[in-house]
Amino acid sequence: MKVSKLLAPTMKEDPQEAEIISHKLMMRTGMLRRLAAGVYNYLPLGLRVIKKVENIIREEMDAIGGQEILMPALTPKELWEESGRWQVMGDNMFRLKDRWGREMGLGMTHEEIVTDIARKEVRSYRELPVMLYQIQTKFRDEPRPRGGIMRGREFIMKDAYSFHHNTESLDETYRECFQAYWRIFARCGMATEAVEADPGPIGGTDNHEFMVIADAGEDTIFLCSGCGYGANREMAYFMDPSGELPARPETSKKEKIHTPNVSTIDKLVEFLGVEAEKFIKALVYMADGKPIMALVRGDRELNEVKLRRALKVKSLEMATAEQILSFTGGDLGFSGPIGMEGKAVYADTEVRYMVDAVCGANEKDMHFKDVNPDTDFNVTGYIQIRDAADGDICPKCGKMMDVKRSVELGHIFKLGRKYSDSMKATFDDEDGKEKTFIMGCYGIGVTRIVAAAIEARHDKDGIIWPISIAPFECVVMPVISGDDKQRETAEKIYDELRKRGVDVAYDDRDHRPGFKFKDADLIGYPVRVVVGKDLDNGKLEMKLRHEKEKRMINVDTAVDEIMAVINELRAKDFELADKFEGCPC
RNA sequence: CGAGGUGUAGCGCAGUUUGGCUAGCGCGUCUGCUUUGGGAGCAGAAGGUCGGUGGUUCAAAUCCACUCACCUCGACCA
Repeated sequence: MKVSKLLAPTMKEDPQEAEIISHKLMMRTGMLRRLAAGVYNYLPLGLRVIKKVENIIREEMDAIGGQEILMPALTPKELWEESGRWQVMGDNMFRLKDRWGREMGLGMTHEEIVTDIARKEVRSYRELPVMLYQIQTKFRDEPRPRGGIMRGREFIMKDAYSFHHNTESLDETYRECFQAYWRIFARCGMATEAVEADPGPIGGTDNHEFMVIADAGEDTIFLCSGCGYGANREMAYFMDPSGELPARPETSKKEKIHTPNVSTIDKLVEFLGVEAEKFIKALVYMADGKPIMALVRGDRELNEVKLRRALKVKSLEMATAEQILSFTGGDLGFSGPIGMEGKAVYADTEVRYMVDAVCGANEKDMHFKDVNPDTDFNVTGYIQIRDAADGDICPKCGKMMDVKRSVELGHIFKLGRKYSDSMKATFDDEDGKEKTFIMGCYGIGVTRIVAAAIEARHDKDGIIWPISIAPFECVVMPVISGDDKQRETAEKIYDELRKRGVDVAYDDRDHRPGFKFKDADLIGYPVRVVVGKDLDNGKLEMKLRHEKEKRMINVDTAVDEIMAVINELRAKDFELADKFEGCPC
């Protein structure tokens, strides 16, 4: 490709619309342009990278027996109604009507569609297991798109679905997929952490998120350096406090205090001049329609996933002011455990260790101080219902966990029969009985990989692509394009590299060398070959983007030497992929 | 949806507080000449319904009202 003909409008300055590094660099390199909020045009350089990522995914998915298909983005309402997700997806789904008024949705994920394929086309256990995948545009009407391509409303995703006749088969495919995922991300230049996560509206049991550590990430994960335990914030459990409970006063020394309009922890901290950790925060929820109170220390966050799991309920919603009034007898903002005997009150394990705490009095503008658990109140149960925080201890091995920001690149689930049951997707098993499929599903954010790779590999001058996904593997340029000898030599090398299967760009533009160097660094060609004045001594210059030093090579052997370096770089991408250490389940 | 912010040339910005005459600057673009190892110099040129609508005024980028788009933080998130 001649750079003079390439639509790659590079910019010297950061665009105002971009905040995170990958977004800025994609704009500056001319890979990406915004069309609407969370919706982007991919210009040639951007698409080249995407295609390379897609092909790596194809290779690894095919290697574990995946079969590529293509399902439509435009999907009929009826299928989503069978699983109940027409409702569950809510405002996140883009919806439209055709000219006859039939309702359709733009696909956010394709469990329903693929399950429909399976129930129509797969009849016997002899055809199982089968794994189908597609690389396709997904639509999600995000409340707040951000980070450029990092969280868009339209994005490319690889989604795979597997069908099995028993759980052993599902487990096996899950493990294979786990390894394939590690390899895919590694080949794109990123080492990932697999963490346990909440399955969310997709449903199912076991699931892992593949996270790459990055400051620009939106997720918080907890990792144990000791045993490898890792979990998303929603699912991060930790070691409960043990040891002796603090001594309790024989008789209550609690005292009611007047706190006019002081209804939040922040206001209480200011009003009473006491730290947030001295307060007992009481939250009232409707759990499957029944009111319950949950208590956590004032400086902690309640974890709704943990609470929902502990209570074994499906729905959990914050109670309204009226519901709080009828449950506690007091106003919103002044709830507490005292006087709640016989009602459902669950406290975080940490609350039991609190001494002389402050809590709401279930009465407008009133709190209690010097409150002590056991002496002043009892609860239905002490369970772990708060978010993990910095300094918490690994539940498996007792070492301190690290807190990291990260980007979710992939998520794999063991779905079980959730969709096959609701959609009556059956096959004939070996015992002659009709059974519903056991399913797994496996997603990768293709466009997000591109953003994450840039976040992981860049410097002040631009992107430092791994050769596997670079828009071009190599660029060749004459220093002075007006110099016939330089130009002819550069062209010859360009042609020869192309013949040998290198994805090479030829910067034939009539610009000053400094300009072309800056552009090359920005775009991040892994290998740069410069034909300049050393040509008179039979020498060229080769420089790798990730190295500081230039190498001088002989004109006569230049192509062989360049090929050797490129092949070395290509092989390197597999080194990390081959370091896979095994699936935890 | 809550809170804050931005919209002026392809990009980055000034001008808006305190209304005023032909709306500016840098980068980029086009022409010509000179240059050529880290985003060149000189000379010339093109490019704007100042996000939109309505209002106030002799006069609006500037003041008022409404509206749209986008960004950041939060809520949300296969």
